[in-house]
Amino acid sequence: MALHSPKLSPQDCGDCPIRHRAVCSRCEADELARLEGMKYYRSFQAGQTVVWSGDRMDFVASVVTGIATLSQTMEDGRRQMVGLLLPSDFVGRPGRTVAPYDVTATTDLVMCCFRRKPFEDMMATTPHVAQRLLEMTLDELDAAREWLLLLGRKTAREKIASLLTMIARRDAGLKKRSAGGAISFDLPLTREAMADYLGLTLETVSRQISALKRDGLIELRDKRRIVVPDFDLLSDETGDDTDGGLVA
Amino acid sequence: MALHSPKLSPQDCGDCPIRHRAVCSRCEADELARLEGMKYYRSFQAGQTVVWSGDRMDFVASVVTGIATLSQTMEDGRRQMVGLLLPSDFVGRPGRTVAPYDVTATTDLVMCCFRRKPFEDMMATTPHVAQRLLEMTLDELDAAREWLLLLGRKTAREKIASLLTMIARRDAGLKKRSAGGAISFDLPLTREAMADYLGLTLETVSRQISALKRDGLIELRDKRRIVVPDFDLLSDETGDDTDGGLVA
DNA sequence: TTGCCGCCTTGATCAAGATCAAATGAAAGG
DNA sequence: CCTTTCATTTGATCTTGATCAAGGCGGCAA
Repeated sequence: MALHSPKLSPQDCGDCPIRHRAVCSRCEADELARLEGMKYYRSFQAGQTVVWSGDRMDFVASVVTGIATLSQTMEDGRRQMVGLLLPSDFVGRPGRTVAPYDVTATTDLVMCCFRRKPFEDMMATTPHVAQRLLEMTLDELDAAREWLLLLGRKTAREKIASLLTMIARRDAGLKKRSAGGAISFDLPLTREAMADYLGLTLETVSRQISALKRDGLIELRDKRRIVVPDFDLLSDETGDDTDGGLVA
Repeated sequence: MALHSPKLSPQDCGDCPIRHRAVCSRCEADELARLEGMKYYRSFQAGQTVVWSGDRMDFVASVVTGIATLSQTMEDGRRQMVGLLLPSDFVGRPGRTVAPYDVTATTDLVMCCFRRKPFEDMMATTPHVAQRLLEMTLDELDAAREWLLLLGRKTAREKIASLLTMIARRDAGLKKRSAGGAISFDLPLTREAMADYLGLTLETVSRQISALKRDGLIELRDKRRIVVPDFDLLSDETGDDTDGGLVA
């Protein structure tokens, strides 16, 4: 795999787009230098598999650009996505050498990989990487628990609305708004990937997106580009507490 | 709440039943002494709520004995359990003061609570608590992801079989076996709590348990006591890889 | 004893979403 | 321009689990 990984010119951590959010975000200059010595970049094309469940994995990594998914597959082919990896997210577990999930690039993807052994040594001897990793893991656990509620109790329509608002929210940070407060973004996932994430079939995903469009809650450009005229109206369809609940 | 918490006589960490598994398991004598200074015990009766979602929480805690659940509730009453806390499991997040979930005692429960501020200070200044907490959080994340597959893709029968094998497995460590390799254990959950865990209704839970009984995969004593004559046969119903998959 | 209450089981019916099956539309290649 | 391919949409029908509705079965207090 990764047959087409071009060797990237080594990038300086100082210029890294995820410098301030990734597992290395708390590192001092000397720690950063140490990380530079154990890192290498790999890139993948959209659709490529990064690692298969059960494979040996001799590295841990951060997503630099692009989007990857973690998923689990049952013998009969049923598949459930268990994580969506965005830039700065971390893959792999210190102390574990076998991948428990399939990792797949859903867009073109660049990862910053650290050789396992030196990384683990660093975790054991300096605190900043481990501290940041704990924080990130706790965030991921919260996200997974939010997803448990979605998978266990939400209707198909609520699931779609929740996914769209989640993607809109993360895009909102640094993205474009059309006139009038409307939000627009590209879906980085196929209907099938959305189905795998939401515990639905792709037909149901398609139907519910059509229904939201019919109801005027979203507009579609080009199948993948979504326009949300009124974000609050879409939020109301998620089933979540909307009452400005300040539950940090 | 906790009106009936008897003040327990302060217990020595050296005698603690979860000494070797909890968040304190890696601590040296001096660290343990420091923890002793910030800890206190609280106990709850079966059914009591430990904290409500949205409540301020000035402590973090370990479950010492008994079982608690983490759950989320939607405005219209739909409820999803997002965690099952067994002895040695940890509740609360360093740096967060507001509980994001309801925590409920499902059996009589004793918790070892640490005052937040001193605990956080200790995390920042000594490595062993943070290291162990990272490990435990990663384990919880794996468990949550396994549950995502269950909620998103498994049938009702597979869900029940998965829950029973999960409980059986954890009990197996230190428990009784009837003659002939049969395993037996008590369900620590009502049908309703099982439903909330599995994303089902209590009627479906009841029907599927009856079906497993009819099919000879389990026997019931007293509604709550389960006997599993052949563990492998029950495992086959979970939908998981059974092929002795050595995926640690 | 009796009646109540929690918890559980069972039955009848309903509906959300899955499944099976085509059709559409856009991009890619010859 | 034509064909192929792949993602998506839409329709018809089926199935699983939800919902609505009784009862059953201890345990416990009066």
